[in-house]
Amino acid sequence: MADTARRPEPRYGNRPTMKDVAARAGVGLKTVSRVVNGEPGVTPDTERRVQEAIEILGFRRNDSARVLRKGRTATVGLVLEDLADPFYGPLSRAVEEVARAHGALLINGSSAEDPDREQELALALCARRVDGLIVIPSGDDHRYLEPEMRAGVATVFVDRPAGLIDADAVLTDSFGGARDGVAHLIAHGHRRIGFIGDRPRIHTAAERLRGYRAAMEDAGLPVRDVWVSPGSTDPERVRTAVREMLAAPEPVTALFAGNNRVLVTVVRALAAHPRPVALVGFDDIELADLLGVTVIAQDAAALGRTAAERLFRRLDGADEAPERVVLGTTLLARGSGEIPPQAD
Amino acid sequence: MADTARRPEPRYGNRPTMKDVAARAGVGLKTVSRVVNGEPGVTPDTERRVQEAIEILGFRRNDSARVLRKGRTATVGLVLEDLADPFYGPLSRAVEEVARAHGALLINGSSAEDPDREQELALALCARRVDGLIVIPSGDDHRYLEPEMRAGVATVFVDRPAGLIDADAVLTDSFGGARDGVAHLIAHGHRRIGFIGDRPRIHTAAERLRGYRAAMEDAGLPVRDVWVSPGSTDPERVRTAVREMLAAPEPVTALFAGNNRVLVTVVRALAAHPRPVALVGFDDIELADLLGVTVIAQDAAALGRTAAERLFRRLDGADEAPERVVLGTTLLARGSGEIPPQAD
DNA sequence: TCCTGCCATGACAACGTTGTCCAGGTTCTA
DNA sequence: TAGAACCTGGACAACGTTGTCATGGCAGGA
Repeated sequence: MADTARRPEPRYGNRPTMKDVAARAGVGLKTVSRVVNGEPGVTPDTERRVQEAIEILGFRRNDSARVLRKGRTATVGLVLEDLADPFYGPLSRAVEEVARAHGALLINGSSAEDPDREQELALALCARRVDGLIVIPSGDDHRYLEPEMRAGVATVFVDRPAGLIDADAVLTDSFGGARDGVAHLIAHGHRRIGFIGDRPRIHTAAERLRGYRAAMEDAGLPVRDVWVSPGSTDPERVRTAVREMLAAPEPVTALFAGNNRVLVTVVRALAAHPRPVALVGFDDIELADLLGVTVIAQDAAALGRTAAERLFRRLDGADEAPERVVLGTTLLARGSGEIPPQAD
Repeated sequence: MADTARRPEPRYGNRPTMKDVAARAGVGLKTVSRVVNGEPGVTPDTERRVQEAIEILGFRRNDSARVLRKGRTATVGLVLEDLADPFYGPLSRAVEEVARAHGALLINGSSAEDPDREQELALALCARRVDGLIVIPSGDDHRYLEPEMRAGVATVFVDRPAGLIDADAVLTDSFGGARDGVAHLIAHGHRRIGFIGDRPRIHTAAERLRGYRAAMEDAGLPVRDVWVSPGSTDPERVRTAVREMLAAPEPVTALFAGNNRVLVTVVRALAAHPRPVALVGFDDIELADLLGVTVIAQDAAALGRTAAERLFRRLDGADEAPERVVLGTTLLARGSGEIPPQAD
């Protein structure tokens, strides 16, 4: 009894350490380390004794300490906007799967679209010494990451490019997607088309607006001010925009919704509207098929996967120049985008 | 020049350490620590010198080392099933917000409904020495967590209770919700009601099935075998179940869908069916309002928030007995649940 | 029998931080 | 002016692990 009682209490809550295991098994510290890590050079008999001690004490290696010693954390960080947004779930999940395949853990945090919070979060992750960082930017100045990147934190931006620094980015072709969607409406006879998007400060939102304008211009169509409404995704704001466009002197006969959140509100607003109005949205949403909503779909999982793969390629030593990868979109015609123009 | 060149290269990629900062500022190591942590006992002048050195070198405290020293990681882990499932996004986000309010980071991982992977993930998080763990169980035996919990890892289970161990759990009233939903259909005149749920191995799925049976029994209604179909959420499986129930000798006039994934498939299947069939689903889904789908809604965010708050209360030292918290559900009548029984 | 060489094992330092404690200097008081 | 009290700053150990290197034992060959 004295044998075990004499030993000082283990620390860290009350977890046993390798030292405790070593004492219990009557071997050296390093031997325990070897067993735990499956390194060669341990007799089967010794190994058994160590395993027994581990079992009895309920030892689990402290990866914090390991990380400190090894210099690599096998952890990557993902800074996104809002995990509750259905767009980011699959993206995050895809990143996680790639990380898992590389034996890494994923820490993700939401910036809530606040640039300050994005920075705070990204730097907190750097302080944890994540090996790499995937960022969906909220802000438009990422110079704060330069010291970190120089210090070796691999960084890939997703969905939107980095601001004021040169870095990898994996994007969806927002411009092309929006242009295709609007061209689709034009091909179905529409001449007066409204655009309701997110705040133009956001890169994707600006690109989609640009795509809308390009399609209209390509078709030689004018764009009235009242037809274009960038702004927040607040439902009230969006409903107002829809109402105004439909009540304008030259009312729109079709709408293009700039992202998933705008889209659901527009779908609801149009459902309450007496006259059929054509609609194409950017981003697919669940059950859109049943509602017959035509969309420009982007592949959130592919976005995440591509970014993560690029990140791990860098972590594995690839030393390529920063690159911008652009993924295409798919038009899913389901009815709402094929409604012909209807007079009042 | 010799002054700086003589010094050995910093480690960890090439990040400066407090030692480097101290040397540069011409102060002691501990003084840098004091400045970085805002501890008192440093002259404004010394502080300025240190700050400058930090700025110039681009120093950022290594939280890995800090954690090792302090014993607390200010990190909590969340093991869930699949982040791509729209149910878990808001839940995870809610946990994150609570963690943030307590100055902690969140690491979350998906078990993909695989009990082995759940265990692997949970233990990996423990090896990182998370302070606390929130688990949405996939498996039904959590004894593997006992050593960890004894060692001081606060643990709260969400959505489903822990198996074979006594632990905190925050649950939705699946039984009551399902019973209410089925009772709602009965109140609208239905006598032959089908139940399509997830695998009964899953606690919530079993509870909902039990709720269905209870409602039927309360109303003195028989339940035919063909009306009850627990199983995977695979769309093909669900479609088959719907088809069989509608084609049975005593065909159902109403359906109860056991969760969000089953529900979307049932909605699609019924949309293609000629005769109107009443439907109530467990879990709300986006745009269900427009489709007129009546549901028993649970509050995923509240689930996550409640669990996280409980976790942090434990981390702050609360030493209460493990408790089970059950959150209620809300019936949202939107039309599909109020369709009267229709003969063929 | 003795030497060579290999192999299992362990002692020790280091990773970057923080807590403890002590030293030296300044200021205030008697 | 001496002593006490206080305050700034630094030396040192410790957190739990892994990499390096030394040691001692044993088998095999001469």
